[in-house]
Amino acid sequence: MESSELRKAGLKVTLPRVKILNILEGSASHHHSAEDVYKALLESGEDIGLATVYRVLTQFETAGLVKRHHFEGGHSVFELYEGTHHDHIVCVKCGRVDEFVDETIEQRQKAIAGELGYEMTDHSLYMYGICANCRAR
Amino acid sequence: MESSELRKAGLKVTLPRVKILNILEGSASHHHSAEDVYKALLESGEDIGLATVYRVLTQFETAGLVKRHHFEGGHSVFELYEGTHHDHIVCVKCGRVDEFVDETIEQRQKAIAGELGYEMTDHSLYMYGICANCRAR
DNA sequence: TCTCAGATGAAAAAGCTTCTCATCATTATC
DNA sequence: GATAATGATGAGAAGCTTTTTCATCTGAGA
Ligand SMILES: [Mn+2]
Ligand SMILES: [Mn+2]
Ligand SMILES: [Zn+2]
Ligand SMILES: [Zn+2]
Repeated sequence: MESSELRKAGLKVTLPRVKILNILEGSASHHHSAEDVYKALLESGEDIGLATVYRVLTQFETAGLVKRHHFEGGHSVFELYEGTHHDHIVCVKCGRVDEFVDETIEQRQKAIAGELGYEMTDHSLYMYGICANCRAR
Repeated sequence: MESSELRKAGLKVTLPRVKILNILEGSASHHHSAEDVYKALLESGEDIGLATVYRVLTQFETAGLVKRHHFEGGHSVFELYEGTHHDHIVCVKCGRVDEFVDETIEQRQKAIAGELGYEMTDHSLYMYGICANCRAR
């Protein structure tokens, strides 16, 4: 149940937070913009402000419940954090997103950061392309 | 000389375009926001509008003279395109940027895109960390 | 139930980028 | 070198995503 996740994160259990968590957990697609979440709330009859959506998503990010990504196009997208890192490939035609993890890449990244004298705190790898579907027609 | 590069790109040789190209070519740092370029123009006494800076940088990008990056923080940064791809590691304390190319990573990326059915058009890999300098103190 | 720290909604503001439009500069032509 | 046509510029308005403000409301603990 969501309330325990929220309490564990030190957040009051409020209606907006529960609803937003529901949307993130219940939806087929993993990746949501703030606007996506806001629209889903409106459609389900909740009268929750866009400012609250942004606030809550940022709090969820701070609490480690959610990961924020910056795909091309300027706006942030959010997804539930399931405890493991992955990277993304995005279809530039239809917006489809696939996820992957590659140990070789992960290790090379660490090695390169070390060689350049950095202690790596984070990394983001996005690939862009045209998916099989979109190329078929 | 800059005018030939501009002509080759099919762009009229105008004062703003020449000055902006000068800044990109003459500066020690590779990575400039539109605001950076605008400030540099003001400092060198040129009265060129910010809208023109954005327009020109976008035209340079289209012409392949310049590459646009999206580092964390929402705004675009531009660098002269020297004909070869590279990736970036950014110090989250001081903003230092190092560049690198890793053939293993490049190849794995292509392979993964293929496995997932994509024809890759672009990719961006950013690593974030704390540089040696910033860790020293 | 009462109290209050904390959360919310609406609207304003911020920050970056693009658009509009009247004016101006460059290039091609004579 | 002068002229005409095309494209570029500057200033400001507008667009879009995101954050802030502030008065009001709500959840959690006593
Ligand atoms: Mn994902
Ligand atoms: Mn670079
Ligand atoms: Zn597609
Ligand atoms: Zn540093």
